[in-house]
Amino acid sequence: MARPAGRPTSRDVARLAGVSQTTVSLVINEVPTVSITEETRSRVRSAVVQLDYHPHEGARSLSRKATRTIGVAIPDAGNPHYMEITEAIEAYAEARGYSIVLIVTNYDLACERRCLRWLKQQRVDALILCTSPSEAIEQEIHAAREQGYQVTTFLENVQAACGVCERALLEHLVGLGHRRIGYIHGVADQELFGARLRACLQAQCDLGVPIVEHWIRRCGPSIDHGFEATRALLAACEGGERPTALIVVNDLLALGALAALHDAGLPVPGQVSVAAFDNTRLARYSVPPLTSVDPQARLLGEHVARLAFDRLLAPDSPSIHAETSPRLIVRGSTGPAPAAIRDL
Amino acid sequence: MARPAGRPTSRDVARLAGVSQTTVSLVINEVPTVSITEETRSRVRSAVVQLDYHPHEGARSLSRKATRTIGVAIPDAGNPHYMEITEAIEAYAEARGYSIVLIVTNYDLACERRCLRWLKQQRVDALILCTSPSEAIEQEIHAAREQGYQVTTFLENVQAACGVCERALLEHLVGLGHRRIGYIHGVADQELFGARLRACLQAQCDLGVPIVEHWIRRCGPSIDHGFEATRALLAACEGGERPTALIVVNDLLALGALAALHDAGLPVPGQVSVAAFDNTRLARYSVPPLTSVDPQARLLGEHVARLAFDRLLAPDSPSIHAETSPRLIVRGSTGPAPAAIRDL
DNA sequence: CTGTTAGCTGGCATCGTGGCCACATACACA
DNA sequence: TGTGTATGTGGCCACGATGCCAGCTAACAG
Repeated sequence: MARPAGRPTSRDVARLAGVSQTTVSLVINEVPTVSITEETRSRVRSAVVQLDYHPHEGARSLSRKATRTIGVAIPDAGNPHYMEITEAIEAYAEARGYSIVLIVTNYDLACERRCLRWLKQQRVDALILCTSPSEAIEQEIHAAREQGYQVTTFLENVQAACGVCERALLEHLVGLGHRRIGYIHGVADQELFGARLRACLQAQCDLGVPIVEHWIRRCGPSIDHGFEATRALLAACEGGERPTALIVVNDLLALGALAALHDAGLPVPGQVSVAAFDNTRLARYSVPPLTSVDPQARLLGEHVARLAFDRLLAPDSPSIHAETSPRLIVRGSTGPAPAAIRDL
Repeated sequence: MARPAGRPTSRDVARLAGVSQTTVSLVINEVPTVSITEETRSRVRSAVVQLDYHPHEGARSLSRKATRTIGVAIPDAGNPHYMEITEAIEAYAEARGYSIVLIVTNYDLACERRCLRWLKQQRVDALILCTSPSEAIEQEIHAAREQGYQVTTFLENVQAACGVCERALLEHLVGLGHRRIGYIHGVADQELFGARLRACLQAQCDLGVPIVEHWIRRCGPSIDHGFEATRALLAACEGGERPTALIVVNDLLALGALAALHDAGLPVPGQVSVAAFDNTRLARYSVPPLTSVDPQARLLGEHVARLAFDRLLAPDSPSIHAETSPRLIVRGSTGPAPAAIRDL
């Protein structure tokens, strides 16, 4: 109104309040070591309100050499699992006066590079990668770390817990009499997903259940891929033996699998059981509801946030691996194997 | 390595390349009016690579008075609909050299305020609100606009198209013989959702179908809410008449509704038909697949992005209302009303 | 050989804040 | 009254990049 384009600056505030810029800065940042009269404080504050002043973050980050912002990269915003993690991280960050910036990578190398660029451009002070980086970029991440940039990957936090839940899931299925187990697993170069598959196969081996190569399908990250992969798997079994249970690497893909089974006229769990990972909110509401391994997304998010902040605030902190204890949530999508199979 | 904590600056690049800072800046920004020897250019570029130099964005935005970044606020990242819109906006922005920052508001007033703060702190040049702002904040948005801040709301783009698709949906249901229609609609102070409901009721009125108050349930944004609201609606009908069709304000809530109907032992669409809005990818894969109005999310996203950029680049541009033409996608969740009802 | 112009490059001020240092004021005490 | 201490406050420069303006070099024509 008074100044059409010009935003108010701290100088304007100082002028209006009748104090110096420095004082304005001290009041705004609530610097604890300096004492300012309550009267002055309130004069400054009312000037701030009156002008609707907000400090220019660019200038701020220039001068204090930190943005108080951290970047969170997730691979797929359509997958609620990552959003739950993100929410946990955001809560943690906000409690410490930090903002977060969400970056969606879509499992795309260019996007992952973009994240690193944000870090190097100092738009964010640290980066949390809620995905296991593709092999192609791992080296760049390593190099960035060498240069003193703060990168925390999710994998370091998750991998420790891997193996436990896969085993529980397999025991559950085998306990129900299943001997023919198929897999739908997501984007192949994602280390995390690969780890899940390997852990499952290991457990299957340990339990003495044979592994059948052509019951293992790899697919993309979206629900469409889950649907197509399942349909392809079923088609490939035409005339031969069909798995009686399907382990799907995440809930979203599992929804696609359920739809494909429904289309094929195969009742779940009557003919085929389906089990998944992530236990997102969607799992509870599918038809039938999904049996899913709950990795405790919120807890994981909190842990990785803690890890990142510890490093940020105390560069050489010991990097604690707080363990989460994933649980298997059994719902309606898994049931006894068909009688003919059970008696094998 | 050479300097543990200090990031390279344009000065370092200049020194290494044997040119001045100015030259470095000119090369990096590819200023068209000035001509620089190709030889110098490549010297600078190789110095950039060698030092892994990235301009400090804070400093940049300070001096050029713009961040080349726009904020995109969505209410709910768990809802794929908004992610589709976001992707479209991002694509549009990226093509113009802009980055986007995603902010998730969760329908929360504090978060919406936070978005405005990002704008005023000049962390973003413009804001696109992919949600109709709650009434409480509308005034603040208006004030911000007066002060010259760039805020584009989604609503301005959507509302024009409202009414058409609701009518088509109702005609579809009425054509199938439905006379008892219930509603599950989302967060109440969201203007968009209210508009959808009103448009539906208007159409219902026009078609001479009676409106029954207690078949209209309001609920929160998540799938849990959709489930609970549906269950509550069914419970309230115990002993009396039950709607034969349910119109749900978005796909996510509709999934919850399907689950509730399944739990209650009511076949869809045998006893109750379900129709929704948004036509996200999830709609195709529910059991049964959802009939849903396709608002053409990607197109909408592109339009709203265009609108925002036009304003940003040419402040007083005419603000074109490009119309989208939503279509009704009929799938398995809607079918003929039960015979007893049809003959009413 | 000299004048002129076009093509490149360097110096310097600037953007808005933060933080160091010095200074002003007030009050207590000898 | 002079000195010391506690407590607020202001001046000034740096942070890293941009962009204006002046100046320098080379090339070319007369």
